[in-house]
Amino acid sequence: MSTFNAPKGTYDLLPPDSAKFLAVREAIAAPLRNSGYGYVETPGFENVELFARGVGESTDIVTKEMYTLTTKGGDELALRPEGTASVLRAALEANLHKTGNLPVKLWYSGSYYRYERPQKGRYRHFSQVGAEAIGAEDPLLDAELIILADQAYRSLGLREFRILLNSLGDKECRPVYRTALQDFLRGLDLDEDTRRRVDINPLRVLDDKRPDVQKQLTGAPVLRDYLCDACKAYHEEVRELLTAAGVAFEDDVKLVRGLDYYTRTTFEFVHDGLGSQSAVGGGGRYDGLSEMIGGPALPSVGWALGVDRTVLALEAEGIELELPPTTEVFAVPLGEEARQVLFTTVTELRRAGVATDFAYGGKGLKNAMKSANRSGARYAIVAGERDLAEGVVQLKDLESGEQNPVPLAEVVTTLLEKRA
RNA sequence: GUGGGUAUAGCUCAGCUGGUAGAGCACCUGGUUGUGGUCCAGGAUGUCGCGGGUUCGAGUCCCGUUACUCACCCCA
Repeated sequence: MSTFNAPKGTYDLLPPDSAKFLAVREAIAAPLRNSGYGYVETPGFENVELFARGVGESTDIVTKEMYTLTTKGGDELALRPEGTASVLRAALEANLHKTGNLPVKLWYSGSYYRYERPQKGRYRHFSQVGAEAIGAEDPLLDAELIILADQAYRSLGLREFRILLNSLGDKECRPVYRTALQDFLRGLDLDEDTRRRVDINPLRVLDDKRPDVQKQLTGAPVLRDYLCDACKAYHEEVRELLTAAGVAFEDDVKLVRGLDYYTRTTFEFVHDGLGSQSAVGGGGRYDGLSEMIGGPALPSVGWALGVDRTVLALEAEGIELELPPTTEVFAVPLGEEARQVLFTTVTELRRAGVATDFAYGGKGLKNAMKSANRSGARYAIVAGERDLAEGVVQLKDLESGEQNPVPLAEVVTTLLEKRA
């Protein structure tokens, strides 16, 4: 036990479990790479104002969940609590939207930070893979992103997730609804925090999980009834596209996301295996965000999927990913001469693309074989003086226990054949 | 920020109304002078989270504290 522990709300990814996280990231990214999304990487921290203006001054993320710091030069920075604002900032800064090729489609993968009380599925350091389609207003894009996320989850074997879909309206119709909702909410018996939320961001009150609040919400005005014709038509088209693609979803008029920048399409991927958290991923359209951070009008849509939460969902469904073996061949030398010779063979095997490991540290044969077994390798190559004198190594199939001498010069090709 | 639970071997946990610390798995050694996994025989392992109190005596009871964890809130 060392003196130091991982900070509260964080955890280390260690073998063998870490392989699962890599595989999840890869599985989520694969459909994006295959659909015209280019990889983007932005800094782990940004000017705090970017998030304040982008994510929204009224959100919990900005008011109490950001890790902020002041540099020696006096800059106010924040560890990124989410990805969209950074990616849009990067795209604007590099003028990607002026290359005449809209939408700009980007995907990313990285760590995010929120200062919250940790619990199952909620950590202070977490990992997301995200995608953004910037600069085009087209329901095909909204649908595309949802379809790609669905494809990613399914490729991992997830089945018990649901897709919740809603429209939050636009700058035409949302304010009207907002006022109507505020009028309704002000007539309820709510605690102080919630009353404050009614003033700042009334839609989020709909999300409240507390039964006494939910009970009072029956009969609340529903955004769907207030959507303008343009929003209605847009939303209907997204729904039809999803249906045509065979992607099942549920309309959820109460789905409001925690970030202020969303307009029109919002969606969430929910799963029951995450303890009290439910979202494994979520996103939506953010037509006004670019202007909020000082850019031109660039209607956009995107999502982020939580890697940690996806892993939890996999575990909840009892899904074991089929991961390639870490080590295919394990080399066991007997004596100094064999050490040199086999290490050369190991290098050749690796160069030939065979995952190979070696019994380091000069341990005894029995111990070395034990290591070979633990490595998960299918084959061991064993060699000592007797073998080398005959120009062979012993090739052992660790599954069957069968062992045969193979000429040293043919080991690599023999193993390549056996592997295929 | 608020509330609940837990803390004993590397891991998962048992340990009754207080009486000197246990199991399974894992690990190590041997059965095999050059062969793992299986099997058999043997072996090592603990400041019982930390600090105080009650008691002849505390893993066990009481108080405090820290960490972890779950939930509220919020979200990926």
